[in-house]
Amino acid sequence: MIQNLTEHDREHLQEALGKSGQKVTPQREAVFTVLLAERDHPTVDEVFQRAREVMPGVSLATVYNCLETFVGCGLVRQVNHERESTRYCPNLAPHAHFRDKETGRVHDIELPPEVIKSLRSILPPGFDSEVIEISFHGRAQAKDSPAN
Amino acid sequence: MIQNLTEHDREHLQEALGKSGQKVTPQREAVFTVLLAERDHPTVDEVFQRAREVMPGVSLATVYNCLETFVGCGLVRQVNHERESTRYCPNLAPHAHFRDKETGRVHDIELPPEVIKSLRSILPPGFDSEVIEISFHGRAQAKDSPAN
DNA sequence: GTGAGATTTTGAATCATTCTAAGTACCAAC
DNA sequence: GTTGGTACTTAGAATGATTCAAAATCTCAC
Ligand SMILES: [Mn+2]
Ligand SMILES: [Mn+2]
Ligand SMILES: [Zn+2]
Ligand SMILES: [Zn+2]
Repeated sequence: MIQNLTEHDREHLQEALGKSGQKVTPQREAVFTVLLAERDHPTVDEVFQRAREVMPGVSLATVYNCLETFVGCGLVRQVNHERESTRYCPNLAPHAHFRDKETGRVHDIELPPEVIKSLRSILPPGFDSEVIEISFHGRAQAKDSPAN
Repeated sequence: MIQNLTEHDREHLQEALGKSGQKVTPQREAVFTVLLAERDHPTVDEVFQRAREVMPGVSLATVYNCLETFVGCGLVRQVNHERESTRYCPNLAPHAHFRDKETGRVHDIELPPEVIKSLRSILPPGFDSEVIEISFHGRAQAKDSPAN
C-alpha cells in the first residue's frame, strides 16, 4: 500500500518546487509519494502503474512531466544502465548503483567521501567534473527485501 | 584519412573473432579500422558515415551488427551517457569516461588499480561485481586534439 | 560446382521518450 | 461573479535509436 506523505516529506516537496517557482499539485504529490513509498528505482512505467492506484486518472505524460520536474529541482536522480529504461531514485545522499544481473534490481551503494576524493583525483588538470556516476553490474546475494 | 590496419591490429581482430568462431570480413575490417583511426568514441551513425568513405556500399544494419559482434568478443566497449546514442571505444585498458558539457566530446580517463580497489571495497558483503562503469560530466579545458 | 552455414542488406517494427495542441485548474483584477 | 492569464494536465501523434525479419550474397568444405 502507498502511504501518504509525512509532514516532513510534504515540506521537502513544497520547498524544492517553490524554489524554482513551481507548485505542489495532486499529481506531483502522488508521483512523489510513489517514489518514496518503495525505494526500488522504478521505471517511468512502474511509477505510472503505481500512481494510478492512488490517482486513477493520471496520465503517462504527466508522470514523465513530474519526474522531469523533480529531477530539475533536485528532488530525485535519474539512473541509467546501458540502454534500459530510465529509473528514478529519491535517495539524495552520494551513492553508487549496483544492478543485479539476475534479478535486474538496482541497489544503492553508499559512497564514502574519501572514495569520491580518490575518484576526483584521477582527473587530469583542466578537467572539472560536477557529476560522477558509478555503476556496478554483477550478482548480489539474494537476501531479499530486509523488512516484511 | 582512414589508414589501413597495422599487422598487429589485424591479428588482434582475427584472433578475437576466431576465438568465438567468427570470421574477418571486409565489413568488419572496415568498421574496426574506423574505430581505431580516430579514438573519439563515435556513435553508430558516425561510424557508419566514416565506414562508407572506405566501403561505400556498407549498410547501417551491418555497422550495428559489427559493433555488436566486437562488443561480444571484447574488442570494444560500449559507452553510454544518460539517454544519448551509444558510443564505442576501442581502448581496452581500464578507464573512466569524461563527457565535456560544452562540446559533448568524450575523453578517456586512466583508472589506476588502487582506485579500482577502493571502489570495490565499498561493496557490502554478498555483492560481486564484474563490471564497474564510471563517468564524469563537466567542463574540460579546450586544449584541442593533441597531435595534428 | 553444390549445398550448408554465416554474413550482409533492405525495409519494417519496436518502444521509450518527446512533442503538440486542446482541455482544466487556479488566482487575481475588475 | 465574471474575465483573463498562467501553469498544469491530458490524449494522441511524432521521433529516433535500435532491433527484427526475410531475402540476397558470400564462403568454404565436400
Ligand atoms: Mn528532507
Ligand atoms: Mn592488441
Ligand atoms: Zn539510488
Ligand atoms: Zn573510452
